[in-house]
Amino acid sequence: MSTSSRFAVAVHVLTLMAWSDEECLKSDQLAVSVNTNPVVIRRMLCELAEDNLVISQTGSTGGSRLANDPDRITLLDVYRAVETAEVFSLHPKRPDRDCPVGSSIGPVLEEVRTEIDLAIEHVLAGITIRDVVLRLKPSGRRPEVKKRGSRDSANNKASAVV
Amino acid sequence: MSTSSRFAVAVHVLTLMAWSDEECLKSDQLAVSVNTNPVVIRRMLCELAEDNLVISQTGSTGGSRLANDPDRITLLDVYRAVETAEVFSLHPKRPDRDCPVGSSIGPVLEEVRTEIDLAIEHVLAGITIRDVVLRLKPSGRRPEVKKRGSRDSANNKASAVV
DNA sequence: TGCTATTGTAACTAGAATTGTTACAAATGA
DNA sequence: TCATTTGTAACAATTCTAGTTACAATAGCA
Repeated sequence: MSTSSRFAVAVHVLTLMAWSDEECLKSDQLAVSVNTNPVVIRRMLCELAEDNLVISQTGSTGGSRLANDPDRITLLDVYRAVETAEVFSLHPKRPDRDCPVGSSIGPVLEEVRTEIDLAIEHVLAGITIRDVVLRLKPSGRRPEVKKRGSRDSANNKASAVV
Repeated sequence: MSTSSRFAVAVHVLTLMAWSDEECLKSDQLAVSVNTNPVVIRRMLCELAEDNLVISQTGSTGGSRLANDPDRITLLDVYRAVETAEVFSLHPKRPDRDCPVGSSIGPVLEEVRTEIDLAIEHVLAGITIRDVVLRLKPSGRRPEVKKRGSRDSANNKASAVV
């Protein structure tokens, strides 16, 4: 994958959608939970939409929702939708072609990378968004999705009561 | 791992040592094969030395060599010696603690990360530096380790003839 | 028909990480 | 003593990530 948090944020967002009772969640609501900027969320939602994991709608009553049942979305789907970097990189500059090791280490490293990729994919394919929801620790608090700026007891017609 | 090429370079360097007949290889020779700067190599060799994978010596006849047989050094050893980044990162800013999902998604993601780590480690533990050497395509050329600036037919008393 | 809220997206900034480079003290053997 | 090499600090160049602002397009609603 990479050192970025794109995968983690995507899982977070999809888990929120699976967990919430609301039909659509606004990028603003998702951003509050993730603790980031709504544009960062919207950028990610566009990538998830391209892979048909979420459906977004513009307009005053718009927002985003899962495109499938949570138990039909695996973390491998998420991984493929948002992760661009390889598990590890080869050296940016080509090794010395006149060195027997330098000239043929590349394909060997790529074989290793493929083996790692397969192992990762096997793990991720076995975990669904539904699984993630079930693994969440039950909270003693009344579940809700806050709107930016709203507090617990404030008027909160956007809260998602499960 | 990360998006860096540290792991790939480390494997390259250790493979060169295992493959070469020379007692010690200079950072300069290694740098030529990797196609990078000798200081980059030396920095990496220091990390490998800390984990007892290589032994380096200063001085005019110095250089670095493997600390063990190539079949006793696994890619997992290399991975642990040079790789610092996690497989994937959580979001840099803590999620909203007042959101049931935000407050408990972290440990779930860490569980996933642990599962991935175990899968990667299983793959890497099964591959030794010796295996990497054996996977190299046999070169029709006479094996050598070039010195910086030297060409094939030039005087090359530093070449490693296997 | 306008009004309002929301998405999609471009453009830019700030900060961090990676790699490359120069420089030099310390070590080692000849 | 001298040449060579490592170890290491300091810094530059480049790239990547995340954050931010801005705004056109969209869609529901009074």
